[in-house]
Amino acid sequence: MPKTAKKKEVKKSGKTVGKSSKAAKSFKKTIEKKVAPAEVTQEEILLQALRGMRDILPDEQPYWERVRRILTHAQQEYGYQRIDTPLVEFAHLFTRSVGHGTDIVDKEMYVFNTRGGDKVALRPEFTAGIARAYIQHGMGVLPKPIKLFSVGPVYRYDRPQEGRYREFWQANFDIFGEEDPILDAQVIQLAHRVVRELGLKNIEFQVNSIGTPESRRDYEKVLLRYLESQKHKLCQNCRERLATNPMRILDCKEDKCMQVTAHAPQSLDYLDVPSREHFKRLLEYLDELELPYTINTRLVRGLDYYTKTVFEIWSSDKEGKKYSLGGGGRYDGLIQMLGGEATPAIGFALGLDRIILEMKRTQVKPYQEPKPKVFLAQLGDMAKKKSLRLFSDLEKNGVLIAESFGRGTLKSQLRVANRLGVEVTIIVGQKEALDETAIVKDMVSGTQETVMQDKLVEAVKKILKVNQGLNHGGPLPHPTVEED
RNA sequence: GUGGCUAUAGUUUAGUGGUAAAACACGGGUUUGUGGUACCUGGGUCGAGGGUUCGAUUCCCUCUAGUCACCCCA
Repeated sequence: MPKTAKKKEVKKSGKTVGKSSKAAKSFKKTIEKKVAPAEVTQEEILLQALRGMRDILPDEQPYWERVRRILTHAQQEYGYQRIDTPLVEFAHLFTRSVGHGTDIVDKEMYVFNTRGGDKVALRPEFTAGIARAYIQHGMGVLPKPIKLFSVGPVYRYDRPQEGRYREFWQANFDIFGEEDPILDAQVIQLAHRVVRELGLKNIEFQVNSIGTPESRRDYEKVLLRYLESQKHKLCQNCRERLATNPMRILDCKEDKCMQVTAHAPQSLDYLDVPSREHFKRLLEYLDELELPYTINTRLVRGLDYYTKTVFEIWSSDKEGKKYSLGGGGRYDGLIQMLGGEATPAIGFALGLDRIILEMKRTQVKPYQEPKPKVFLAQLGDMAKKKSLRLFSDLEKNGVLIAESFGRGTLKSQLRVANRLGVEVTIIVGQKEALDETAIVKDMVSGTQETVMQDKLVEAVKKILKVNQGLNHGGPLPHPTVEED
């Protein structure tokens, strides 16, 4: 009331007052600056997450929870063991493994010096750190294959866009110690399974083989020679790409470039014999598993350590816009390159942020938390004290219970109870607290009864049981992640 | 890293060179200790800083953030 009156007064006397009040405000501010510098400093903190970083709020958590559960199941069923490695490693680890000259290392890595003078980096991907742990802890002596699973945030200093963040989450699967292509097939099968269980549609698996580093280099040479010879037929953009990233030209959508690339040398023709055999067998396994895939001979991947098999998981929306949900491949040379014993390995990562974006886009249902069925309302100090104990009594007996401690009137508490959709509300007021009783109100029928507090759990359970009987044939009371 | 577009309440969005509005959401209330609806009521430094102006939320510049394309990727 007084506030409104003030406002009216200001309006009445027009802008002179408004002006002076504004001046007064800024005057007050400068005074505050002089008098209470500490407070002002606090005010000036930028209350904003860093660029490309974001909070995953409670509203979004059900989506994440569903993903986590599906990942955990898949991980266990395929025999992966969980591993957690540090977010920060020596920068060298990544420059050596992911590779100099890759965008990830050269342009996108968060690198900094510690107080102790170490040059460290926030992990831009998982595999390097896991390979380091594998070597450091002598995991090579364990029975092979060794399967490791990890989830967590990774960091790339990229320009943010939708589905592209500087801090984003990956789930990572790696297998060490087996070179048989059946493992390649199993890894792809696992990726398929996760995507299917998540209920995602319009997903495409692309596979390719890039052979050994040597065969790949040979191919790039031949390709570059060809493209140079056709330079005059390429678009402006691609002419520039000749110097920076010739492989990219194969992806150009310009008509004239596509005419050129249609006759370009094929990477598969330049594979060494073992790689070709490996790839052939992989495709046989995939056919045997009846897993759909397309061969994309232009698929390269942005990390240096890959050999032989590479694959990516693509999703496309209605407008035909495509983006990658995950990818991986074989990296038979990595462990040795980092100083371990030569160990074949394969793995892949899923981009969780994009997967969740895709879940929302295709309206996949998130995980449903079990909802509380009982609400505890209390009035007055004495009741408040009692209700804390009643709460734990019920909770110990497996009753999911909500409360609104600290909230004022009974009316407002019942409003909350109603909104939560609980089946029972327990009311403890001054009178009940004195009598050691409680009111048990059935929210469905609206009826209520007073019971002794030591009979409370019993009384609540009785009502819940009756209601459950009424629900018979309806939807399950506890929806789970299971497919609907 | 380069270029384009955008920025108003918790959310979605109106609007104006004279300091702001709606819907939904949220809090409080409609006399005693009982839910819904209805009704009443509360909340904004108009992204930040500077400039032009008597006066800027509105026009201009810079920054920040988001978004799109390039690039790259998950």
